[in-house]
Amino acid sequence: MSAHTSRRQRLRQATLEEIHAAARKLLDEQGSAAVTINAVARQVGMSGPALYHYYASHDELVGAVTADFFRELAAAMEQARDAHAGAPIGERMLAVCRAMRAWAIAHPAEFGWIFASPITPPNRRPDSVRHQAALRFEQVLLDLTVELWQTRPFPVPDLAGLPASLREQLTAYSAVIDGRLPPEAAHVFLSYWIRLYGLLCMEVLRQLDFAYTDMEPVFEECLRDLAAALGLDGHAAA
Amino acid sequence: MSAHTSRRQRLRQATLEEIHAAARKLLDEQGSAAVTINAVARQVGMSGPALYHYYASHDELVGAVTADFFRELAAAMEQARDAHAGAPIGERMLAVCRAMRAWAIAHPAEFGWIFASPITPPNRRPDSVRHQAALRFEQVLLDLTVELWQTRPFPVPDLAGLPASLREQLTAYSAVIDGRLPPEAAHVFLSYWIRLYGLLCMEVLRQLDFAYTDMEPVFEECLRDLAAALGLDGHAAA
DNA sequence: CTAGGTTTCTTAGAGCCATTAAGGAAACAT
DNA sequence: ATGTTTCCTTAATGGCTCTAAGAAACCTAG
Repeated sequence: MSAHTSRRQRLRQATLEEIHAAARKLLDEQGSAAVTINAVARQVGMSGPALYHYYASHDELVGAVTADFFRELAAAMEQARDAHAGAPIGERMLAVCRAMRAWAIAHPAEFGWIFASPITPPNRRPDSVRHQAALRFEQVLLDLTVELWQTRPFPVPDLAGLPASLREQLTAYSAVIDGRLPPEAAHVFLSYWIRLYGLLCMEVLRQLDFAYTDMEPVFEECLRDLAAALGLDGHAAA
Repeated sequence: MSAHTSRRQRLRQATLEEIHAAARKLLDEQGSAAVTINAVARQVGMSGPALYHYYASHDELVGAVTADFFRELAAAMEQARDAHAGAPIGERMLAVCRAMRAWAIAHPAEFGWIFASPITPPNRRPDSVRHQAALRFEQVLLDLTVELWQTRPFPVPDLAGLPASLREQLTAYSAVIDGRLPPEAAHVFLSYWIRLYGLLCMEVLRQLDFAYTDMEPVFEECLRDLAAALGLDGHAAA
């Protein structure tokens, strides 16, 4: 009944980490389909069904490992942010965006699980580990945008000029983020988020191979648009 | 050795269609994982291995069905284009974009196979059925953009202002499309293609559920941006 | 220290799956 | 009528997820 980490719990934790590492190794080296309960168990040296003492199903294992990936991606972004702690906010935002892409292209299989894994119902529940980790990931750029909004508000469209349906959704989202951005600022945030994240998805899914061999300049151009939209003209800020 | 369709060939064709229909039914009703060789065979009333007389592997079956989806999507877009045959080109382009989204959200599972199926090496070969169908799909908007470019050129960036790497890639792509668009016009085309297609991918992959419940106004706003970038100001054209 | 319960693992097995192999029956060509 | 091709069958291999039943190790309480 002790809340501290008993020997058993430490062992269990170590095994969990070994399982995650094995799953990831299989994903990296042999692709998504190779990450089976049996293969993972074999890798960590136990036999198949033993793994069910750690995860109730294949889906749950995948969800847990995907949550790891979300956390790792978020950590990479946070690290980029903190590495430029003193810099103007514009620089920090660009650094975070570049860190996001750098992680994604360095870990395409992992990023694939992040956005293209068929999100099975249990993993869609808002309290799932996967979902929590996803929130933290989205949070990083949102936090920076909030900071920017508070210190040097960027231009926003007139809320009255937007379709009613969109206005309602933006108002709802603004409430979800505790009003840290008003609806019209949330709209700007979501718009550039969609462009950035969408571009990254297409790059990693190799949907643009028919035209590009190297997406780096395309991404940089997207960042320039972003900087222009947010009034990050490079020269001086916070 | 006759080139005309023999009785055998007609029967085979009918069976192929039945197979595709069964696969699609399974995809729609039970999701991607339910489309197995065995399940499809069961559905059409033959037993497992018989299906190997029609497709050499599960991958090949999936590739063929995905090609169907590409064709159907392209057909929907072409139909929207032809339905507005007399209209100014701006209207035709918007109609085609809306038709693309309409098909995608009406057939999310199918669209998922189009862009998020792990494209296995055999299906990446440029002569695969899947790849051919993908080209036709991409062609629709490209053709319209070419027509627009020829009749009422849209504003383009200065090629000299773009990074060298991007310039080279655009030049190469311009050549691939037989120079129908010069590199700087190709850049504009690809930019809006990325935005449109990327937005659709994120919608269908449900990556934006955290903020939106109805993406229609978001898509429409994207179309307004597109129209502005291409100088489709609604009033009069070809 | 020992007895009971818990945790962790094992093997066995059911029921899927993809794929190959071997063969039969019907359709077709000559 | 005969031989070939095509289409289908069953049998079988080896993988998968997941359940069931039980052995061993370990913790804890008396």
